[in-house]
Amino acid sequence: MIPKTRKEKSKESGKTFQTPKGMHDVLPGDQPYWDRIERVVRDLAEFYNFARIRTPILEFAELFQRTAGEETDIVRKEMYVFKTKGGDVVTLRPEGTAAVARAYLEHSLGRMSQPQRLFYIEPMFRYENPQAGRYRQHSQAGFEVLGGSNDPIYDAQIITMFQRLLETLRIKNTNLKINSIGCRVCRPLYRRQLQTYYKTHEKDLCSDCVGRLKQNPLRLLDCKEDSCGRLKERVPNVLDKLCSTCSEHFKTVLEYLDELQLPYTLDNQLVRGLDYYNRTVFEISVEGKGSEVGALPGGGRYDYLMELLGGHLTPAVGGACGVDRLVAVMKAQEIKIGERLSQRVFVAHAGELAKKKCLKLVEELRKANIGASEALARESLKAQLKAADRDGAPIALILGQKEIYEDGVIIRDLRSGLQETVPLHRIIDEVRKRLRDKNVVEVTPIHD
RNA sequence: GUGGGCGUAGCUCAAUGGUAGAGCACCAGGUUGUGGCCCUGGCGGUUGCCGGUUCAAGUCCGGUCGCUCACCCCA
Repeated sequence: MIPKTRKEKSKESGKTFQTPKGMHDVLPGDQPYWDRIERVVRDLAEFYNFARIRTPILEFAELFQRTAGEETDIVRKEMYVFKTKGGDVVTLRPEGTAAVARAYLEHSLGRMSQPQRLFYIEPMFRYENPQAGRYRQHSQAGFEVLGGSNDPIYDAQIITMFQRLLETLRIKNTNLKINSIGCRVCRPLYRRQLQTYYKTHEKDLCSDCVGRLKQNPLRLLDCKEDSCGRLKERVPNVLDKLCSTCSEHFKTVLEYLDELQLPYTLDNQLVRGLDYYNRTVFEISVEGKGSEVGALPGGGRYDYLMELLGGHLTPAVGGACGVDRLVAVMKAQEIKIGERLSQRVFVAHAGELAKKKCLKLVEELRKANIGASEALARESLKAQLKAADRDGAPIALILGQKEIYEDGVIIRDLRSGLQETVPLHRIIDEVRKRLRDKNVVEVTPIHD
């Protein structure tokens, strides 16, 4: 019988399977990037005293409708909303902050020590068309400071953490953009001024912006159409319109950043896509190589969020960073990951009887906490050693008829090619000793 | 949702309308029990799918699906 090709088989079953649109597999080759990023995020959290929180992937859709804002794209067209058998309207969570705030209220974390410093690194979902750095399922790492006071020190610290994250990952050419979008007192005033300004130029606006003029005037600043862009040159500056408290707050944030010697760019047209932000908003992007994936971290202050969820007014500030985008930028910038040297020993056999003995030897090594790999299913020693080479194992143990007869094992240094026979009962100790000598485990330190 | 580009081996890509190829990767050999380098061989495709034009289609035309980039917006 002729074996069937994959294509023939899939033709019979009528379908070839692949990931749904916008979903992607992270294959073993990319794992070092993910491991590294997760590690750095966890270490940063540890140093800055942030505790991890895990929230469900599924939340009530209303949570985001209330917090992100009915008119935002996330709510209007990007949520994976569906009805459960029980009739609940739920969604795959599109972002993390609202979920963390929900948990804070639900579990009365406001009654614990304040502020609560929390972090997460979890998958998020947006139903949109994929492109560079944009997936329907993607991971975000977020840091949030909830409760306590609205001291600008927290704004500065959150921003610092993301800057440190990028630095530690050795990402170059980052650009921190920062702005303040005011509060309940001053934002409505600014909004009205914007509307007045744009209304006089309504005929020059693109069709999208005509809609924005009514619904969400701040978004007018985001438009990339040429005609709207020209209008932006004369647009009123938010920073001039801030009330004294907001202005003072923003000034202090900038002073703190200066103190930390973090370079930033004031961008008075930076607005965020979610309605719950107030005062400080920021975003860090990459210039040049890797820039096509868009902003990496972004965030800001969201003092009104808890209130939107039915809680008390609770000061909070935070941000999130796209993990998939970090991976993409690291690849684009050709950032190498310091790999750990292999702690493994490779076991090879020569002959059927030896194969059986090797099976046992491998298990004994593993029981002694020594990583062992093998290709015992292969017949030739040549093929086995080739596999050892690919594995990057520093030493190999070889067992054949002769060694069994002598009650010994060949221990071969795969770097130098030198080998000797040692008695079987001493092999574990000998392997341990050699691995200790050989392997200086390289772990890139978090600060250096 | 809208627009552009692209679909040939696991990967990267060739093939004036005329027999589908290369490099890499993978597997096996290069004598008796030893990896990397080298040499030889092998596996692997109904050229995304459906239809049309033609003596003849990977190539031309139509449709369709998928991927990708961009817009909107965002991580």
